[in-house]
Amino acid sequence: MSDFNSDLPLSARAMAARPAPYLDGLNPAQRQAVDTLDGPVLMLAGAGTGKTKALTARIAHLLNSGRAYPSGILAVTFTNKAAREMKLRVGGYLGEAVEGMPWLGTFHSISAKLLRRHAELVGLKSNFTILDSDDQLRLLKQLLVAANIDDKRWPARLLASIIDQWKNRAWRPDQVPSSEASAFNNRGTEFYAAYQDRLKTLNACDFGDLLLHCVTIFQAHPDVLQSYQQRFRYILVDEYQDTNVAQYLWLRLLAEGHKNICCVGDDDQSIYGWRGAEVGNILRFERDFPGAVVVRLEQNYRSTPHILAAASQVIAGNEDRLGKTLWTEARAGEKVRLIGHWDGEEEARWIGEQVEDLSQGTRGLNPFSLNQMAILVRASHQMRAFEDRFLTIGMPYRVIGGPRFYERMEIRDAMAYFRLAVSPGDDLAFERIVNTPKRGLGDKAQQTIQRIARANAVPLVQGAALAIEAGEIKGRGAAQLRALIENIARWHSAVGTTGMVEAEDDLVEVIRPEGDAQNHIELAEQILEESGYTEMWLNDKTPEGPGRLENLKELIKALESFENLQGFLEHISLIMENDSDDTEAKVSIMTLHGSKGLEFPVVFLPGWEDGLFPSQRSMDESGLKGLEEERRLAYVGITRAEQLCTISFAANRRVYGQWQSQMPSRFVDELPAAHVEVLTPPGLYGGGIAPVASTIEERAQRADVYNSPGWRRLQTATERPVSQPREARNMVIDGTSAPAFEVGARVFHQKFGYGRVTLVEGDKLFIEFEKSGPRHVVAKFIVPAEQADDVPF
DNA sequence: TAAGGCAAACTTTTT
DNA sequence: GTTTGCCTTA
Repeated sequence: MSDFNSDLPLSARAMAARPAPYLDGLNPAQRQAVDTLDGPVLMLAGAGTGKTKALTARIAHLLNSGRAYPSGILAVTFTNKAAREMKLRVGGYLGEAVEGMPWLGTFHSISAKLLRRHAELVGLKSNFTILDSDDQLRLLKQLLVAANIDDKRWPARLLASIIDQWKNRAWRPDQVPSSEASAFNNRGTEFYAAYQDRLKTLNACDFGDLLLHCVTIFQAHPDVLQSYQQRFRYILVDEYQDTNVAQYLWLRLLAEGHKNICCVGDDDQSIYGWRGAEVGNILRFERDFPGAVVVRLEQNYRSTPHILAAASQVIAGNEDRLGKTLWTEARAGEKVRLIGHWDGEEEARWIGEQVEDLSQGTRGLNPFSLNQMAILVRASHQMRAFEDRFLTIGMPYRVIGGPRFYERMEIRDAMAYFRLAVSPGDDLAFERIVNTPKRGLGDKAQQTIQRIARANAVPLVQGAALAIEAGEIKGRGAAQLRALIENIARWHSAVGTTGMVEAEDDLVEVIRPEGDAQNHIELAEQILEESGYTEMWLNDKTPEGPGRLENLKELIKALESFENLQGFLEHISLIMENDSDDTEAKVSIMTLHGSKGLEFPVVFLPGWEDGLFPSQRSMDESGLKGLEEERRLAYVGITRAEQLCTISFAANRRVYGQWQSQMPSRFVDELPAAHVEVLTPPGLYGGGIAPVASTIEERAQRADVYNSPGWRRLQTATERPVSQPREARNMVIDGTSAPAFEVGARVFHQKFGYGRVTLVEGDKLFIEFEKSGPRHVVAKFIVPAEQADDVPF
């Protein structure tokens, strides 16, 4: 069935006659974004300004006005989740009439679809396999081993990331500029070329290739490009600020003819620079597409004014931005709350209590469901403290974006078996599972197979068969290998004749109904049984064993929504998600990156400490650019909150097993005091930590967060422009706080023990600890040694 | 060849 | 503190 038949045009005239429902409830800016159908449009959509609404209304408008068929609209998103949501919402506008848009999807899935049609133009066959980063890494490792490279000094991971970056910039091996020649010990380009060759022989491509090959085809075959330019009359792009150079070229080439391209994005939410995203793409849109209409969506429907003000003030610290002013009609609500804690565990404990309280409505607010609350962290390792805490108090939680389902070892192993069943020539899959479960085929046997396969220019399975014939593999291993080879052959024939077929109209991919081939679900189960894979985990005595079996069951269940194994494998390589359908209300724990596009009534933002957030690494690697990206991350975090936003930091944190004292994040300084309420941790600092506090008031004052460096900096910061250099602000602070300790004083720190002060810098003390060596520590957490015994811990 | 023990490296974020 | 990978031994 072609999509021309399935998506019969809705009558344009009929639509024009009655008021278009999708235009209802749009504000003027949204309205403009929806109405300006022709020519380039840049929709600058701040957080929570109804961007998806405008985007879907625009699609609906294109369809209903009769300007485009569903198949004539190219709508690109970054994530499958976003694609799914848009599909759903467009469907909502148009009802059953439109069966769906064939070209609504992620960059990668659409590219894969295009590439399957024109694979031969880049030397691939249309049934190429898509490798994930794991496969990619193994391949590179092989190359490096073959070239006798010391993996210690020049790890495959490094090469992988170099190649990725190059692909993100749309450089093919011969296009890598000479400025990069020194990469990977001067051999980067050489290995890049070798890797691409290897991929071609394997009839495979990685994620970056999906885009890059498309660009190559478009550039080298104007006829192909032109046919798609004509097909895609209207182009929409979501999250434009996240596009990399390859994606940018991809879009530009396709839009070149009619220039009906609408890009939606928010430069303030560009948080994927490390992955090759170029904020520059959105910043220079107007130059790329002269005459572009720029629409700013600035009315925020999500957050209260306090939250919005806090977010705006923070992001104002960035230089490179197009600038937007978010506003809202919502009533004031609660201020953003700020709280400092002793350490990470205390922070987790406190948040746990807050979640508990909020879920019961103890705070005088209506109770929130756990589903309405989220904890957003900078780095995934921060999640553990919360998991630990929530487990002990029995708080239901859900970790979003952890290790993904399809990246788990057992799932990938099982998939490798499926891949072999579908295409026995899949060498990567074969390598992965020859000896899983153990079949007595170690390195030596595998090398023999490789050698023989290469000598005869056949896939590994055949090479293995030849190796047995030639008697090069003997004994126990040989018998098991023979069984494996026979199994693969049998599974392959059981897979049957189903497959993807090109219809006459090259627009459609049709899956031929299964013939007498075996039910693919049973087959999958059978494969896992006969290979001994299930048994392997049954006999496994590690605590993970049962979980892995559970996951395998899940995998089999996932097969149900596909017609056959091929279809499953095709989709799974691109859809790496794991949405377990649980009905129980749970608090969400996720990274800030993972939270983009989501919103929650209650948001906790823990770990606002310099080095952790902003992350030291991104500042080291990318300097000011890195810091600005971190700041955008802070902006994203705050703007996830609808009603209640709580930022926290801890003075001490364990970083790979070592206690470290932490400084509050510089972003804490940048919060506007007028919109922030500083909370005092109950009873935490009340007990005489402060060295020279004698009166009760003094103690109380010293005890709370008002006295913390972060808070003082916060107050100083709000008195002067945020753009003022950090150094200058620190000088002011240094002047205001007299050091309470002198160099040479013997002191005590609760985590680090006894030490001697070697240097005083305002609030920061450098201390030579007797046990843990030199560190810099905030004065607040230091007690003169003679008082150490009084400290109530 | 496989399993177990020990050292080292490591922690950003992921389509 | 954890994981990974290398090395030793059965």
